[in-house]
Amino acid sequence: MLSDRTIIRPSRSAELIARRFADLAVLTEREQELVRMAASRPEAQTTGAELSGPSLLTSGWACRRARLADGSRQIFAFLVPGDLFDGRRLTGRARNGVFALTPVETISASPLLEAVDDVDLHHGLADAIEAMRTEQEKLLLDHIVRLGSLTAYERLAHLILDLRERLARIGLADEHRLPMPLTQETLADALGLSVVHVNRTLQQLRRERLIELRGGVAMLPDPNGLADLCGFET
Amino acid sequence: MLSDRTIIRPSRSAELIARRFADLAVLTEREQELVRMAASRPEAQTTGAELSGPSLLTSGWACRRARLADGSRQIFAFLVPGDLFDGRRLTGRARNGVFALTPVETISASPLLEAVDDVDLHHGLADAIEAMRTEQEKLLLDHIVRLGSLTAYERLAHLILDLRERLARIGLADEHRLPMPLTQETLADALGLSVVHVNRTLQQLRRERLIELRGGVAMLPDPNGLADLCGFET
DNA sequence: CGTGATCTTGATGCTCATCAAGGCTAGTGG
DNA sequence: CCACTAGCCTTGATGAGCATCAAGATCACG
Repeated sequence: MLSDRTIIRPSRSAELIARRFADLAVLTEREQELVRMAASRPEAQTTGAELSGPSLLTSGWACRRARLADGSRQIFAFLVPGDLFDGRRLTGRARNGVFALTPVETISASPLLEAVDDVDLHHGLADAIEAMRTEQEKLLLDHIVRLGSLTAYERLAHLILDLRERLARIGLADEHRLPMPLTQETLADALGLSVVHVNRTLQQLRRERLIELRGGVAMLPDPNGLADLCGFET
Repeated sequence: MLSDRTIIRPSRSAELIARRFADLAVLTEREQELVRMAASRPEAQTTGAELSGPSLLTSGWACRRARLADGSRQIFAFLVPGDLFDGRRLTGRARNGVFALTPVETISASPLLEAVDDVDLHHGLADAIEAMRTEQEKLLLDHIVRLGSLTAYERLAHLILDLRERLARIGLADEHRLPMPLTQETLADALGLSVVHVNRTLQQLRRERLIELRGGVAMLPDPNGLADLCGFET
């Protein structure tokens, strides 16, 4: 008999992915079946792996990032379970890619993408994938707002609320609590700040009882206060 | 007899748009015909107009931007002739939209977008539109790099080279020369800087003979120097 | 010829980067 | 079991980059 792990893990992925798709569009029975099939056998990768895709992340965190000529790194977006990515088509230059920030599991999205434009029956699937792309563009715009218009203090608050919202939709966060596996260096690379300044800014947020960090989990005692201070809109 | 203006303007738009599509994908005769038809009668709008779309810009400049709660403005991207936009579907919040920075002319993109998914024959058109979307995502990523990883000096150089490249592809710029109708305030809103600092930084670029601005035209005596200073890759 | 938009300049100080060093924790090998 | 190492977090000192405020200059246009 197979171990619990082999049986339960894949089905959890499948459930998460199914919920994600249901959240984005109305799927037919047949489409739901396709999604579950695709999600049944995730592939594991370790922290630091370069992910290729097109795939769906089913567990762990990753990011889209560029490495710049001077050796620095700019993170464009964080990827959490349920997110679609394509490390190859990652637009433009060579030095861009998708990077695993924790151990991750992925499934190939090819079957789903092909189902969309081969047959013309899978409107729900097509809608869901279109909705994912639209949402990822919105996330890029939000990130531009953070970098272009917010202070360090506001950037951190805004990013954390952004992540909380996305994680809550797939059942991995609630109003006051979210996983936070990102190092301060990673936050710095995303937010266009130095590590030192991220550290000090986080301390300020803690002092003001807006966020607590312990063991890879962030607690938000006052999410509305956080949202007000950075102009975050749900 | 109709005036020169009525006859020539539309055909110029059509030609520019046709060139733009040809640059992005290989089109059949029939597809080229569709594009020319769509581009034959542009609609004019004045500076400051809110553009709805889905449309193609055929002349003038526009931008995608958000208005923030505190009254400030963040520009996400500049749109130049040949660019596709959709002011309605502009992802997320209400306060986002497409804004005409100069007098503009647009054509509706609906006929082309519908041709793509109604019939399944127009692979070239579908490819071209997909390529436009991919390119616009690349432009957003480049903008994130500017805001997150570059100094004011580098941001300006990088943005100008970015615009030059895009304008050159549609025949509106060459290596040493591009139209530059943007005010310093507009540049500031795009680059996350104050107007005052944009002004001083432009002066520095002028002092170092990297850029000259006169009458809405930018001259770049040393494009390679500019590219080196900001890590711009063609 | 006046009026509003745009560009320019100077003065001042806050935000944030940088440099340098020390501490904490978890994992590793002797 | 303990020294050792490698990440990661933290702290202090210093200064650069850029914002802000205020005012004047220039330009475009009716």
